[in-house]
Amino acid sequence: MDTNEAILAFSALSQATRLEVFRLLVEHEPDGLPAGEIARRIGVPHNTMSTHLAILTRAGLIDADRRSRSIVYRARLEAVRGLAGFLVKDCCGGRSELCAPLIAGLSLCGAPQAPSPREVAHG
Amino acid sequence: MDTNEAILAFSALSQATRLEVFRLLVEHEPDGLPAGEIARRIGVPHNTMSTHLAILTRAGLIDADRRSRSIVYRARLEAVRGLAGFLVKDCCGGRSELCAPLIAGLSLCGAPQAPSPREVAHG
DNA sequence: TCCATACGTCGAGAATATCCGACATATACG
DNA sequence: CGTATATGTCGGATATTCTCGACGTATGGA
Repeated sequence: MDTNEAILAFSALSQATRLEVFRLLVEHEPDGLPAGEIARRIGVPHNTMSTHLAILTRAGLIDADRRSRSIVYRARLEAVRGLAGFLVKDCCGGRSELCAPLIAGLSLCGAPQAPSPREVAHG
Repeated sequence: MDTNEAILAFSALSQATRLEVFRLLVEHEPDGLPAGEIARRIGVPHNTMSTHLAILTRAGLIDADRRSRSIVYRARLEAVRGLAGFLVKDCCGGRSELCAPLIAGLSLCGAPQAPSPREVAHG
């Protein structure tokens, strides 16, 4: 989690529609939702939603997967963990040894397995 | 941590200067830094910095305290914990009972004492 | 009171974000 | 191929944010 990546993620989540979309996708883990149904549920035109989905994707917060004619989006929980870890690292003010076990513990939240323990404990 | 509060915080942190200011203040916990020195260190005119500090304050991420002619700013680590908790709650997709102990554990990061355990475990 | 220091507020120009109609692309079916 | 469905992209009109010069406010000392 770089500073630029964090700014991208914060910027993506600082918009009401996008935050709602993200939480909607988190609720629908691990199945995800197609773009059209997301737009319908939130009540936003499909092209506007497409832009928001692109921003969330570029921020690494969600993931696109083509399924026949639909494109199913899923929340990337690793990004959530990474962002929480970025905040926690800030919270520790460089004393990351205090927070590393807590960050590692965040992988329990819905993620099937932690992909790289070094990443979160690197500080 | 309300949705609107989260959007305010995300919006405040989605700007390079403000994120830098926030991290600088976290590094200087618990003493804080006066507004002028923050502006000098980041290399931004004092009035521009004043606007950024006001936005961070309005988002609940930092705190102002008058000391003679200077106004000393400090990072509000409780807000960091609240924001991390908001993300973690999302991460759990409503199954907050899984994450409540983790959120409670975040209070270990620099915060002297947890002000209200109900707040973080309420879900 | 007068001055100096430290910080905040106002205003406007520039940059950026948001939104949606119109059009383009991709897949499935016949 | 043509048609229908599902989604992405382009364009510009509107709204918001960012920045900084100029001025206002608060504190301390003579």
